[in-house]
Amino acid sequence: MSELNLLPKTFSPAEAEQKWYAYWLANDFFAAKPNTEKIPYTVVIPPPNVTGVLHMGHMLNNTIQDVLIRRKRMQGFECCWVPGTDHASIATEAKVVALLKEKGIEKKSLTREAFLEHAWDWKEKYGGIILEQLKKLGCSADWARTRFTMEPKLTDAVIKVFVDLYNKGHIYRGIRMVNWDPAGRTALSDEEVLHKEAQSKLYYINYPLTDGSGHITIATTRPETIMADSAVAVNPNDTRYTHLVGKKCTIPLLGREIPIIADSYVSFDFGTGCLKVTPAHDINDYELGVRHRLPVIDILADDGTLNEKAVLYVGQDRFAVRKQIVKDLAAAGFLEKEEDTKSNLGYSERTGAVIEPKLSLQWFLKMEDLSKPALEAVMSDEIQLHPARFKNLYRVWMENVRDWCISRQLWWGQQIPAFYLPNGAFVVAETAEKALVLAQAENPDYTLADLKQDDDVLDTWFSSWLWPISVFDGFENPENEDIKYFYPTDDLVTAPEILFFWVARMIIAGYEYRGERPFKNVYLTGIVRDKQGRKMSKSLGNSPDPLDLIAKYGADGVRTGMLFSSPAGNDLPFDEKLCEQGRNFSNKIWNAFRLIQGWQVDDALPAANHSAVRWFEARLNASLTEIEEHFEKFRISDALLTMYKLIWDDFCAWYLEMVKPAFGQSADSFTYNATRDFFEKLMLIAHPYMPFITEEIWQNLRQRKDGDSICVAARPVAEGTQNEAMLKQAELAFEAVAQIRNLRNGMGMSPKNALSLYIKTADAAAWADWTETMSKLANLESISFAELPGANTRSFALKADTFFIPVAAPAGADAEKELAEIEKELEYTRGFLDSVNKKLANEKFTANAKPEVLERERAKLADAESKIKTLESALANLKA
RNA sequence: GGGAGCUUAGCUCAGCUGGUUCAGAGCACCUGCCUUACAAGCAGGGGGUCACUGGUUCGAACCCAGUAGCUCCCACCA
Repeated sequence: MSELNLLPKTFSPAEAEQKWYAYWLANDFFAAKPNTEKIPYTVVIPPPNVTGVLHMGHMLNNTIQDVLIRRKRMQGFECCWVPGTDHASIATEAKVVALLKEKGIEKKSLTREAFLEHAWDWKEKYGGIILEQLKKLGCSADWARTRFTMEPKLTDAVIKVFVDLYNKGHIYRGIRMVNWDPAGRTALSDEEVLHKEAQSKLYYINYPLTDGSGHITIATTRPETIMADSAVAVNPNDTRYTHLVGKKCTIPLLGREIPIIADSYVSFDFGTGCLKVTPAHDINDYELGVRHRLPVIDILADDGTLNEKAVLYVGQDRFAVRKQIVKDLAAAGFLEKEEDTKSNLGYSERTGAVIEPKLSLQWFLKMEDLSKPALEAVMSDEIQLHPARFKNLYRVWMENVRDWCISRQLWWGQQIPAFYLPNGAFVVAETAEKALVLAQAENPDYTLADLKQDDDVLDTWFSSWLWPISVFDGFENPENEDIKYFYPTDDLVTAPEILFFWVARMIIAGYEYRGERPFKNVYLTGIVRDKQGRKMSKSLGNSPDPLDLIAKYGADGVRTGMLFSSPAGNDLPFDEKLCEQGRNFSNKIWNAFRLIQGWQVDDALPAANHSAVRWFEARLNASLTEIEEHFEKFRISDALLTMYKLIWDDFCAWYLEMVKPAFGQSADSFTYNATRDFFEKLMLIAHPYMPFITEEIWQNLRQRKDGDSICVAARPVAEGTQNEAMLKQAELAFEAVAQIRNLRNGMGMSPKNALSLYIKTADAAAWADWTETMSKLANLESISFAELPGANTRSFALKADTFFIPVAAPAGADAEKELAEIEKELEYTRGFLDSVNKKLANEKFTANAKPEVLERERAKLADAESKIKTLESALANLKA
């Protein structure tokens, strides 16, 4: 018992975490190298924003990855988990711009080079914090492989791919209506725009007819854009307005004349049925303008203020102008009325600014051909999504995919390798030198000084879509050992929000550049929400700091807490209670360890209770089989819960109670060794979820050599025949124990009071194995296989067997209560018997039901009959 | 406007091809216990018309139809 006292009553994780993580790194357990003796298992991290800090979403996502990786590593795979970060151009640039502004520096005042210098400084200072945080969580990534999407090699890959796609004719440059973010001052792809319904006002504005015959009333939510109007349009079949088509009207306040045209796009029933056409600031109007050859008047500057083309309100912000122009229109008598309406507004995913549809010259990637193999791969399950319901979503998106706007008007990112010539033409090449060669084909006199590189950078996702290939240098050196061995990767764990941003595009790139899928499985996590169901976010301030949680509950506690209830694809309603439960679980394991460590072993003692050992062996194998099945189906939470119950209920609550020596006594060596082996196996099974405590215990369970670690120990395999009959009999024995305990409880009798048990059964042999256990757990002084009816006897039934305990019958109110309970049960059981009888008397049932179903029904019948007899005699005893 | 999914205990979810003794788990709840591994614990217990309405079937939480509510995705009616 001496050692027991040395171990604290609770597990303190902080020290173990620090100690073992350092040990793992020192021993290079996470390093992966091509190894033909082993099968590779590869995961690439969804690279977090380089300037980001760990949030709950990362915690969930990376815990899952680590669980997958650690399990495979223990199964003998060559595991490679590639970590890294993403340069996140808009988000990072916005942060740097804001930071500079605080210092009084405007981005505009800086050259590109000077700005980038600031950005890199900042990246060096704050970048990668998040990776350090992942280490605290226990993540077993191969840190030597850490990549950054803007590091030179990955940038080379991006440039190479751009040039290649351009040369293949997939990339083009053109004027298109794009989503303009006036805060970020850049174009965005359709995927970066979030649509939200917003309350707005619909303004009815009168445009005077030039012939003086009155006015035409249009309805708009955007009165500030009237200065950009090119026409007023009505539906050609709208008889209210046919007489006006071909006439002209003037824009209020501005006085410019515009034509009244007819187009079937205009609907009769919205507003007045008259539409103001603003080709520069609305995609529909743009198309309408193209059809009718209307002029495009772009009145918005890049920052969302009105430019000189607006003539009025120049230099003011679009929203300020909206307010003012409504006042001015009203004052001048042009405003007919205004009414409330709802409209869908686009917001920038990154800056939150209201998106402005804006015509601009951008670079696009044609998606139609490229996306086909990627669609096919998922539809045919060559790449599996988990849960599979996301397949539908994926299909719809891929079938309707539009060209990808890949240019961004930013500096932080990969600059587009297009070089403009003095004559306005351009060439695309990886470097200025190569571009010059191309340019000189046109005019041999060109020099480098004549080339001007495109100012724009590429969309961040244009680098991250190459991630599974670029992290293994698959572009620069497509035949290198790493990529040949580790690619395609196996599992990708990510959030459904970026299924299109990222996952679909990686699949596209995978087929285009490797002719192969980039990964086999995509596990989609849910969103971590707070108790009220709100998404956890920094702005709401409802997200706990993950590092605080780790400090409070231990990394193991937080990891298990996050996974207790997060099936794939489901949101996780986070509650700190979950982490508490995780910590309690660690503590439970710790105390089982304390118990076993404290045993004195006496080799001279005969082996006690073989049946307990045999039972737990069967139980462990059954659970392990179940756990591995869950893993195969990516049911990470279910696997955890099965393990939790195996350890807590089966091992601690039942098994250890069965085998633990009485106070002051020693354990026999058979039991001790079996128990220690079981415990070791349990630690191996639990390790992927709880790396730290399992290592701590594993190291102390027996002598280990320096350099040994549970990380690289073999994961147990379910073995031996699963003895169903024994497991069933054990369940019955446990149930009998519970019944006896309940009986004691009900009588207010102390557990220390030993009782006698009589069992009436047709199969005493089946119970013989369990008498020792039952005696110990239910404190029985004797067990007899006999019937003991009569007064002062209590009884209960399990299946076809009846159990009797000679104790005084309850009196008074207790007797009444028990009587009522028995009668209720009797009534129910009789009804149940009736229904089974009816079922069995039904010819259609006996003819159609499968034999095993029939057999089960017959067994129910026999059991119910026996139970009724027991209840009847119990009732008779009580009444006697 | 189009599409997908969901609705099972107070909460979060399981429930595989319809058929084990009234439908399961974890948490929460109630009762009794500081019993030398663990009160971050132990023992026991209560709790559900499987959203609603019909249908198919010997048999439905599960299959079909409809209804209601919720969620998400996509979509350029100003």
